[in-house]
Amino acid sequence: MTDKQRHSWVSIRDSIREMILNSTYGPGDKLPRDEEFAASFGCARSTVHRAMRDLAQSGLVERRRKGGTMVRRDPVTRATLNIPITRLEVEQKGSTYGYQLIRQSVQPSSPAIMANFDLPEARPMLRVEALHLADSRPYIFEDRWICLETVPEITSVDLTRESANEWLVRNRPYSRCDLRLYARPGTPIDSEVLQSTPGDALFVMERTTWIGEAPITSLCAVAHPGYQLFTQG
Amino acid sequence: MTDKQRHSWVSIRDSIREMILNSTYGPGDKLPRDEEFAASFGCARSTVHRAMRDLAQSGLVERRRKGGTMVRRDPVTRATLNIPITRLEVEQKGSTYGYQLIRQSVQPSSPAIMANFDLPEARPMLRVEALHLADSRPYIFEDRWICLETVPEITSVDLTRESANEWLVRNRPYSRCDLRLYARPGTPIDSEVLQSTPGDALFVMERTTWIGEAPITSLCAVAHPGYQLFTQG
DNA sequence: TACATTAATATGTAGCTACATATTATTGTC
DNA sequence: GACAATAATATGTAGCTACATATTAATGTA
Repeated sequence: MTDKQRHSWVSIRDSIREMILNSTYGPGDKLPRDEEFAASFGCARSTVHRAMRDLAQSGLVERRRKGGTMVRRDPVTRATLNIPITRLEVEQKGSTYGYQLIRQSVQPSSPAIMANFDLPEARPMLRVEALHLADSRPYIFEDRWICLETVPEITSVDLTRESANEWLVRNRPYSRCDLRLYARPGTPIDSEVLQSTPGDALFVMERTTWIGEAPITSLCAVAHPGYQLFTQG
Repeated sequence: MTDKQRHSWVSIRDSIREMILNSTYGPGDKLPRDEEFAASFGCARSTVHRAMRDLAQSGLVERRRKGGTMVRRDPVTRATLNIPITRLEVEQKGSTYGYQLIRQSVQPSSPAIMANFDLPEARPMLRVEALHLADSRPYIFEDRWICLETVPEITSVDLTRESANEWLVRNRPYSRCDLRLYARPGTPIDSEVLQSTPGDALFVMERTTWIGEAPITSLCAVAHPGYQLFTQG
């Protein structure tokens, strides 16, 4: 360690977090300017900035140019959810992956999909219903709508051979993602598609993604009974 | 825009992502060194570094000192899940929040909890069973274990008045979080606690957190029928 | 040839100057 | 007092030098 002790952005982040957690700064409070923190920690403004960016990303504070930094009023537990490509998930379980395109058609977005995307008017979309299988048994059924204005090239993809899920993860990055997760009893249609019993507890994941302001896809994925979504981070 | 056109780390990130998505670089491929990218983009290495950090964070590439940058073999859809403090979630729905401590006791971690934390031996933990209510109706039942070696101060908290959930979000940051989400039919015990019908489809969220290597808490939260976890980002 | 030691390397970071920009505060005008 | 215009401000970023460090490659030794 040199005479000039160099500050760690990590230790500065942790010090600021500690001041928030011990209520030196409470919810809604303005924090000192980066410059002021730099002076009091004896480091560079960019080091404070690096620490603050991390705190903002983890949901503890919010930042605004000129407006300054504020402790968030609504602290949350933030976790990163990694949603795997279904084929890789199945293969990682040691099972054999199968895929069936049930039907696809171009149609205007339904009211539910318009609501998910917050669209004032219907847009032309490709609706894809497909079944993912593990060892020839139904694994996940997905009902997906893809916006043709944002992803016109999806019409050239052979979705009998490759799932839209996989194509989109590989080809269409998103910048925003809404998630709705819940349990519901299986309907007769669910039971037919998933070969389960009506009334079974089914895990449902609805996901809507955008790139910038442009809607990409909105899907409802219904998993077979017993499915668990597991993520580490 | 000045004569010296300044590069945006965002546009560099997007260019690199495009090269990955169009298979210029495939899964497992090594990317050029930051220095090389800087030369070819005509910008600074730190600008490339900033772009790469974002790509790493979003799960597209992985970085190693000396080892370089590699396209990940297992691309994922990554979403940030914001798990709210239950009281705020209830209040945001316009309902009145209620909280009941059912029981708490100090006991050695159970085998299931040891497995969640990957512990070779039992640790002394505080087990807390509690019920969150909305408008006097059961909302979420949580069975939580808190590691007393990591969070000894939890024994001084009056958990009849404040949920462990809320205390921990406010006082005990975590650096790692494992999640397991699933649906299952309600057991007779679930039904009694949640005042639901046995067999109802229940959404279950298991969450285990660490600070560094130290285990913090592991809980199983069982939501009332119809509950939906919604997150935007 | 196997293993230990040392050197090299590519990313990670601290700090600095200078500029960019979204926001907020102040001033001017009616 | 309300609104528009302008100025000020606090964060965000580009690029640079220098140093730190985890890893990989090369060299030395038995």
